[in-house]
Amino acid sequence: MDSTPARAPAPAPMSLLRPVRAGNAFEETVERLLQAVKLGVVAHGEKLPPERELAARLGISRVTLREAIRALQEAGYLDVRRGRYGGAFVVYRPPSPRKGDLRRALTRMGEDELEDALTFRMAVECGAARVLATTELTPGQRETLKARLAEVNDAAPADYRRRDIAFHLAIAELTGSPLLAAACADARLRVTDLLNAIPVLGPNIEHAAVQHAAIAAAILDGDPEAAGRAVAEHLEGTAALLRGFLA
Amino acid sequence: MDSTPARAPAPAPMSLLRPVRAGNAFEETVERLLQAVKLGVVAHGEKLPPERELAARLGISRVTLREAIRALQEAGYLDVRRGRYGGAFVVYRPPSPRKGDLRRALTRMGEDELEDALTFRMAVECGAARVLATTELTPGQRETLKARLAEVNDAAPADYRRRDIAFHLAIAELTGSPLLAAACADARLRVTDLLNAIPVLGPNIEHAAVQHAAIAAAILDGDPEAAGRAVAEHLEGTAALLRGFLA
DNA sequence: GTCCAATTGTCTAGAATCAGACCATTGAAG
DNA sequence: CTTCAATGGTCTGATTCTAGACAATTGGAC
Repeated sequence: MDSTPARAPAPAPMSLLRPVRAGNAFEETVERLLQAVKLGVVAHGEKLPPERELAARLGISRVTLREAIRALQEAGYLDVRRGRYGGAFVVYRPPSPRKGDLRRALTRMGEDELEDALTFRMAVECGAARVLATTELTPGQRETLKARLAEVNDAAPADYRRRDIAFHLAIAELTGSPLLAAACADARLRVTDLLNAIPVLGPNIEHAAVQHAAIAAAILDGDPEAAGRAVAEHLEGTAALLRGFLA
Repeated sequence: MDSTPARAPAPAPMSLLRPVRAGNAFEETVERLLQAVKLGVVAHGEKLPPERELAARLGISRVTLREAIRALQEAGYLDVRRGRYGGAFVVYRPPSPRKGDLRRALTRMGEDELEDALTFRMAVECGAARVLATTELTPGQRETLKARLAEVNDAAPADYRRRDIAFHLAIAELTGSPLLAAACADARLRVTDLLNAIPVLGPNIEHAAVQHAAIAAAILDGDPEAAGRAVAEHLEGTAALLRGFLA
């Protein structure tokens, strides 16, 4: 071609040459469904979409999906019923955290991985809030955001985490960007197990409520900088809480 | 279980039940490698890592990787040589954009998809800059950032895009979060083809240089809000440019 | 010139995954 | 009480992907 027969052994390709696939389809599917359940995207008593539809949405074959569903059924997360009006029903309630849960969850994760997840979440959620605050919101969108905020505020303790998640995800989804919504969902689920291992305490909830209100206000005000700052403060609180349990 | 034999047909699972895999391993691998080449992560004349190592990094078998490499070789992107000091060498130079390239690239993408990509990029890059500005930077990190900035500024036109990419990605990678770096790389490659279809013009470069400097300054100053704002302005310019060609 | 190490090239057996057809069960509607 | 539509359950053959062993090529070191 030209005068470069064999240059240096390539400097540092890194981030682009990351894994194309995280694992096999079965494992990834189990993980996804499990997170959908734990995140409360499909609540207790509700059912997953029909197998054929779900398989199509997840981009996998029905056989693989069924294996995953079966695994979750055997693990006690789902109750599968056949016949019309049948389906895979969610049979799972987030257990109250017990002492030692957090440490156990952490050993499954590793410190670097935790930092990675927290940083990632900080970036994408701040970014999403910023984008949304820049957007011209329709009345409907404003209502949705307010509604989610109200729902967190009068949540029963058992339902708190679920509504908190719904609030955070709503911000991402309201931007209208599926990619961004997916990134935020992904970021959140990487810390779900850890957050679920922390008891939901009154003072924390009150603190969070103030911050949630500030986030919503900044977005509704159309103030990107304030929105980013508010999310950053909120997430920094959570991160500090987690790091605190580590030390 | 309890008194919920068949509740409503599930409200809106959405973003969590997105595809588990984008396509087959072969296609995804081709796409990845192609983007690594187009993004200049592996520059002209350099070679990809050895097959065994690359396969391991990408999490696929060597057979699948080889198929992908072969496809890129036949498409004229790579030159594969065997024996010691052999490898898959990049034989590709970004072609000067010709009229109609942009429109062609756009028809392959769709308007919604473009908006999605632009929004996603805006969020993750703003978030990354914000996070980095919050971080206590080591002298080495500060130097890296300054170096990337300087490299963009005295780039030859043919090398401009590549160094621009390196600057933007450096921000994400300096946060130390692989997830965030991957997200930014992903965001960028979703608009590469479009940007490559736009000629690199003097005035745009000068404008971008000022904005790049502002971004770096805000980060080095440790001012998250300013960093986020600077990135937002910069990307808004690019986005406007693209949208302009659409109308 | 011989040897050696790094690299791509080839083959095979087996597992995972897929697409699609067909069966079985259920509960509601008529 | 029969029918029917929606759903999970099962089977099969084709395709893709994997893991690993082994062969061939190349160019430098000695």
